[in-house]
Amino acid sequence: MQIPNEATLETSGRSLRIERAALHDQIVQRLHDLITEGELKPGERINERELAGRLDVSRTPLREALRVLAAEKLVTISPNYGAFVTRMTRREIQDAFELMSKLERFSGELACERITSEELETIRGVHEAMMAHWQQQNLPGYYHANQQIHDLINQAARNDALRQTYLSLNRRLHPLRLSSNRSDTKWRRAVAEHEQMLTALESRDGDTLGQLMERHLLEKRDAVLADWRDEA
Amino acid sequence: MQIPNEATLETSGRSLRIERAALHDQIVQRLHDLITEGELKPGERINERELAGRLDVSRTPLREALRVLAAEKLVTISPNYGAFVTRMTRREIQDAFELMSKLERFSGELACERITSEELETIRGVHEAMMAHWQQQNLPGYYHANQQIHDLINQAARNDALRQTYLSLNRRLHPLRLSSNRSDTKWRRAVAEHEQMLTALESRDGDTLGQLMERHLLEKRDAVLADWRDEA
DNA sequence: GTATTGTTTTTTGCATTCATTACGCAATAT
DNA sequence: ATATTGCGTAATGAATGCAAAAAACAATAC
Repeated sequence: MQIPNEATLETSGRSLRIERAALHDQIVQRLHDLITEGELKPGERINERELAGRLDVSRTPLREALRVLAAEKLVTISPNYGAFVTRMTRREIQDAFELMSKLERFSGELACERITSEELETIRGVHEAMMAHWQQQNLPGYYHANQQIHDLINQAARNDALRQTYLSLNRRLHPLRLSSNRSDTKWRRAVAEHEQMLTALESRDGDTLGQLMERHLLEKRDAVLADWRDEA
Repeated sequence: MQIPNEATLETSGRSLRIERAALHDQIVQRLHDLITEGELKPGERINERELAGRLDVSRTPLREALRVLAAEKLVTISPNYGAFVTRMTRREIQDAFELMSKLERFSGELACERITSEELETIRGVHEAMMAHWQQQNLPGYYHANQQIHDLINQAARNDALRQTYLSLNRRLHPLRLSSNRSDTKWRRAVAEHEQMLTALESRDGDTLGQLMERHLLEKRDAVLADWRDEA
């Protein structure tokens, strides 16, 4: 039994291997979409055989995908019992947003230290597009631009562990964020805060930006929790 | 520090289901141990068939376990190529410690708000045990107590999302932390910092404790990075 | 009518089998 | 000697089959 060459993968020079997505990875992606789009609802039981049929794959890669999603807490698996779309409790939502607010703050602080002027320009562009969406009362467009800005700031922070953690938390919270229908006054306020954030970022004022972003997300938390019913 | 098994089913009333650990969850646990103990070394290839034989299970649950560990970034999977124990780059280590330092800070801040006097007493007990280990130059005992303290503070913060993220990062960094052989002066310094931390915690001074814990971990980062060679 | 027990049916968990892909080595050409 | 091509082997990926566990249902006792 011979051990194959490991050099091809991870030598200092990055490998050129093209990695066709494996089926189970595609399934992870697909299930993630189904969950965030609400096609699979929180608390809903996932029948392996039925879902495998629906996705036209066998149970094996589906099960692998479910385990991955369980590790990300998007689904909850109870041994010998079944898999469910995770339903977060009020407390879990609160905790997650609290943590998220700190991650946002950290992102902002680091981004002010590390952002390039090109990145800054990009963000300004998206920011202006977001403003346009706001004036047209285009909520989906606004949300998209909004997410994009936070993501760009996160990227500018240049800390991959932070980014991964942020994205993972975001995946879990994303469905909730959409459902929080904000009043016009709250929307106006959020927009104003984003203006401040951009100003702070452009002057590389990490403390201010960090505080703004943290507070911004805590307000988001309050908005989501206010809307949230404890379906027992 | 346990990985798997959402204990209860998610109805409001907690379920009484007993959940015998599924095989693949046991494997996750076992592999995690093998990795942190250095039995499986970073960069090492994982041959599914061989490892399955070694653990006396079939490839199916082993593969499920590998996917879970990949989601936690403890192993790296390259499609159609194989699984490897993740080898972190210097930059990834740096990023992870930086994030960890912020999580520690947040833990400290929250713990000061939420800790009970019982918990405080427990921590003081472990702290004194740690001091005893120090005076006896018992490094393993010291490390264990040290980890325990950080974990207890984390628990006292009462934010599960924070706790999960902290534990996940800790799993990835744990092997590294051991390998950083500290000088006696550094050890003495760390001990002194822990004294300060306990004082801050007992007086519920969140700002001070947060700063101490953040700095404490950044020093750890420097110690680890100083020892770390970029094996190409 | 309710509760309990026994039976059937469904579903999950794991092992095995088959297919596909990539590696390693030898043969060949340059 | 080096590079390239082709083939055999060994790895991973996915599907199927089978056993175990749980849920649903029916029958019985009270």
